[in-house]
Amino acid sequence: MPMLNQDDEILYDLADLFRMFADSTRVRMLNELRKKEVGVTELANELQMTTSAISHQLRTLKDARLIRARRDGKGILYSLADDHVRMILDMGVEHLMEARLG
Amino acid sequence: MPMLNQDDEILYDLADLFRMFADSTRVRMLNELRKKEVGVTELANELQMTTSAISHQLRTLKDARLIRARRDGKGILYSLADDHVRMILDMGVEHLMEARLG
DNA sequence: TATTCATTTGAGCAAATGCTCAAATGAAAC
DNA sequence: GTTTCATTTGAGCATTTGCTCAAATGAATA
Repeated sequence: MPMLNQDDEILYDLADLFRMFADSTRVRMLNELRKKEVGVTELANELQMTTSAISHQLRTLKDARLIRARRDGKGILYSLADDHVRMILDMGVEHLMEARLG
Repeated sequence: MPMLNQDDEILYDLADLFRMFADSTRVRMLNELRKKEVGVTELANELQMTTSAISHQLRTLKDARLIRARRDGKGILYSLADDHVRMILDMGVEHLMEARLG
């Protein structure tokens, strides 16, 4: 077992965090949730995926505390957990934009 | 083949970008490169990994244009491509810090 | 030119990942 | 209580990914 200093430890968590943003389905989901609260069915329709696939990914995002859930009548509505998620997405987009311009 | 609008297209690139930060080895490498230019051998020593493993990852990072290389005598020195990389790392750390405090 | 040594490369393998499919929940509406 | 319907769950499978190992480069030095 390798010896980890405090510096290294946060780097592992950092990789875990970025891993959540490293899948196109999850990024597209977060992009929708950025706009408004949505349920599994609606999200699945918008992204043209099965509710099962979406539900699995929602669980992943929820476990990582990137999104929140609340019941609304018969369904469940999901939304971003906090502004950090939004900021991380924005930061990435900014990088891509500037990288493209040169 | 699904129809992609311009909005969606950038989201796929976004996932590709974040994927580079989604591995602990790469994050640790970037963290070293953040401090100073380094060669493969030194990097491998610092992270306690084989030069082969490090070289493979350097190639991945270079293909993604996150790092640059320049020859220096017998070896090759690597460094971050630009400040965006640093900013993305910082942003992630910030999120973790604040998330931990509550 | 011959040698050295840092770096790269490619095949192979095990682990991780994201989706599908079918079935199971579970809260709300009747 | 029964039905409905959105959501969840778990197993299975194909793909991706990161590492190892051995061998190949290739630029700089002698």
